[in-house]
Amino acid sequence: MAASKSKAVATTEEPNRRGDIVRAAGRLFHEKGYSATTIRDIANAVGMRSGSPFYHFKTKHDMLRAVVLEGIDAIERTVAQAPDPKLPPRARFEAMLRAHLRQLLGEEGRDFAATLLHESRHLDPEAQAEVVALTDRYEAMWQQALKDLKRAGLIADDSRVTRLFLMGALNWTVQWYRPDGSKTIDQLARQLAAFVIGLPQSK
Amino acid sequence: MAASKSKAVATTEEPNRRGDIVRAAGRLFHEKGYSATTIRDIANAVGMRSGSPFYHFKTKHDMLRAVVLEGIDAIERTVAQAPDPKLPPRARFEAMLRAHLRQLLGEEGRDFAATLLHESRHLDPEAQAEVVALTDRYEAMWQQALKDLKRAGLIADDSRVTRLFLMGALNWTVQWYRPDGSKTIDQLARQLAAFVIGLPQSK
DNA sequence: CCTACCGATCGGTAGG
DNA sequence: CCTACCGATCGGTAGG
Repeated sequence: MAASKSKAVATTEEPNRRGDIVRAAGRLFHEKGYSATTIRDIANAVGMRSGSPFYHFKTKHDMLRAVVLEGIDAIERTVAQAPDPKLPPRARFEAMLRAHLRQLLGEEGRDFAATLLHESRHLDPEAQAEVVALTDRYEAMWQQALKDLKRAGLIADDSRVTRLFLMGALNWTVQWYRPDGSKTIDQLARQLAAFVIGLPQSK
Repeated sequence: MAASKSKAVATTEEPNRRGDIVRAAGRLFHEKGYSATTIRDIANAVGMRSGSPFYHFKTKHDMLRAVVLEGIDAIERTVAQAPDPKLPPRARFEAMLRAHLRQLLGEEGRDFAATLLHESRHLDPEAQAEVVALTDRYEAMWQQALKDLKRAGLIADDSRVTRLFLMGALNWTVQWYRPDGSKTIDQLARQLAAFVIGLPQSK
């Protein structure tokens, strides 16, 4: 076990210019949109000259692809491991809501997630098909969660349309949530669970 | 009452090039986004040369402003007159859902509505403030509708966050609804009412 | 990863 | 509303 280059020791110091570019691109695509973001914006944000990002990515389109795939990957990973199987259905569902909202609204993932939601249409057909396949797999997890809720008698309908209404309520938060607002992300998750399920008999 | 120029007779024949431009711009802004749409795209779509749209609009930005304002105007007008005061709360609510969804997904209004929802950020601060003011007025109608539902004992919570979840479920339909799909717009409205209120005691 | 650059395209305008 | 055009900017590349 040599000490040098050990990943656990100093991964912070290793420069990762490709990662820097993806992060900067994500932020800019989120803020200004893909088409309105220039290579020069991105290069500038990471302290490069305008031609240098092309050393890491063949095209601007490839940068978008990297951002979008990171977005769907991150959210699927997070939500998949969120619900504890030992918990009752309602608590499991709320844990999934919390995980999704944290990824969507938290500092770490929001630029990737927002780019995924709003800029994917600028991908070429091949990359779009890739994204659709991953999204389908992700949303199947939610379909299953609704099925569990219905089996537990907590909701009346677990159809595809219901899932899409739920995804809308979730994903629309990107448009209005402000980190400095009065609600925490966890409060939002609890309110959304109540919106979908209804209060647990009280009131 | 002279017959010539009567509005009721031949409004179809009167050329309205400005309106043509707004409609074409709306369609293109919806399809490709504001930044990716060029003046040449728009001119082409209405059979003009690239310089001619500027005879009707000072800037590309002004075209976006016209499209977005048409979007919010149309939806506010439609939804405001949708609910019959003599109907019970649930039916009134469902009528509003139907009106909103028709505007959002129907052929006539969807390009304006989608541009309103997704391209408003490309407006300058002044125009954005204008849009926010109109949107606030529009959403106040929904806040009132939720208040009525709560008073009737049909929902548990009529807070601002609940309204935003509802707007999310509504507006997200733009992302997935296909006119050639298996659901009609009116069926969607009924399902969304059931999602928000719950079934009326049966099942 | 920088320097220096290219061809294409963009929003917009003058003059009719 | 067209013709003819402008300066600016864009994504991308060759050569180091």
